[in-house]
Amino acid sequence: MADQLHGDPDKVDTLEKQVVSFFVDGVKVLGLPRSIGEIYGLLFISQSALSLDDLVERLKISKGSASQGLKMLKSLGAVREASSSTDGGAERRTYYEPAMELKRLVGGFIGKQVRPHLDSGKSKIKALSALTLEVEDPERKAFLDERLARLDQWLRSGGRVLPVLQKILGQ
Amino acid sequence: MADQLHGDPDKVDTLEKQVVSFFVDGVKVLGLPRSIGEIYGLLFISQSALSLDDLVERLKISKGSASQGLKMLKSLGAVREASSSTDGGAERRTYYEPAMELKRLVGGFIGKQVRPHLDSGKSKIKALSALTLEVEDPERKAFLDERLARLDQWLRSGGRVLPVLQKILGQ
DNA sequence: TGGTTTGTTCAAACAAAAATGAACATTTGA
DNA sequence: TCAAATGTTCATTTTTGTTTGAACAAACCA
Repeated sequence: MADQLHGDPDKVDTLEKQVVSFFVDGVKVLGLPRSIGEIYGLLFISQSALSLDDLVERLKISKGSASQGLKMLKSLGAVREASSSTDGGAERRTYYEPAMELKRLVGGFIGKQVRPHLDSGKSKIKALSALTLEVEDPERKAFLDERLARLDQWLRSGGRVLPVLQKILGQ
Repeated sequence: MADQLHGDPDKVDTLEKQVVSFFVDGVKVLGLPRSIGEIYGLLFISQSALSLDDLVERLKISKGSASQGLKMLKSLGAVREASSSTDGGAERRTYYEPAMELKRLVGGFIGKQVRPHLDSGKSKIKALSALTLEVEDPERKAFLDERLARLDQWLRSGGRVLPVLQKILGQ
């Protein structure tokens, strides 16, 4: 299943390397580790699904990295197991292919990486608001309450923006 | 100018600490260094503008960190110099206060941290598209062109989403 | 001038995050 | 049952990114 048709499988050619590095930069912007970009990038320009060992060989990363990277990509919904319509053989290796619907990618990222932070932020602000009750100076208290209200506002705006994002990016 | 009215200026009290840590987490999500969050956070809950030395004292960070952090925050438009309406004295220290219009903050972040990456991404894709001209196997070439077209699509979507973001977050 | 205050720069030290790889499951089939 | 193949986990190492602090500039003024 692994790309025997297209030249030396150990060689990641120039174009492939550049695509991989494109994705490495891309995921870095999103705060994800380089290996995530490498794996997704290689899957993205591969015509056939790849196994964990393929990734290890062609990207020259460790099995551990590949395994963890795939785990995260799966949890983000960015990678799926290929429906192994293999020849008759007893194939127990699993092969992976990239999810490519932008909507899905964005949805996964928002759901796993963004929303949790927004939510924990909201509860932190709630906790902080409780603390201002003990502030003696009334002027200081008013100031703090005003600022915390603003923070709350910001998080609300953030919450409102996510669905719009998903909508627009779903084409 | 620095907060003499509100208790021991060296002591960052519990509430202040929590707000600072709130912002530290916040900027980490955006991929910015902790000191940025500390500085902005302290300015955010301070009733009066603060000088570089105030930040050094109260956050217990180095002068270098404070200077670099302020530099970045200024470049993002997240911090501005306070209009020093000081008493008569010869005051040559500059004081800083946080910019708090969400629109401005988001605009700065997008302009300095997001847009440049989108733009460099676009030119990288253009470069890659040139490379596929040399791919011999026509099936492979078609495949690559299709994928690159999709990447281009993604970046376009990204570009389209930014103005909408700014609009929504501008209240 | 030369001393003082304020702020910046950047090599080196340090800390945080990611990658490695060896040990450990788990499944299969001989 | 054992050996082989596949994949995961996690303590250690490596890499990357951030902070420090001392040296340097610039502005002010005595």
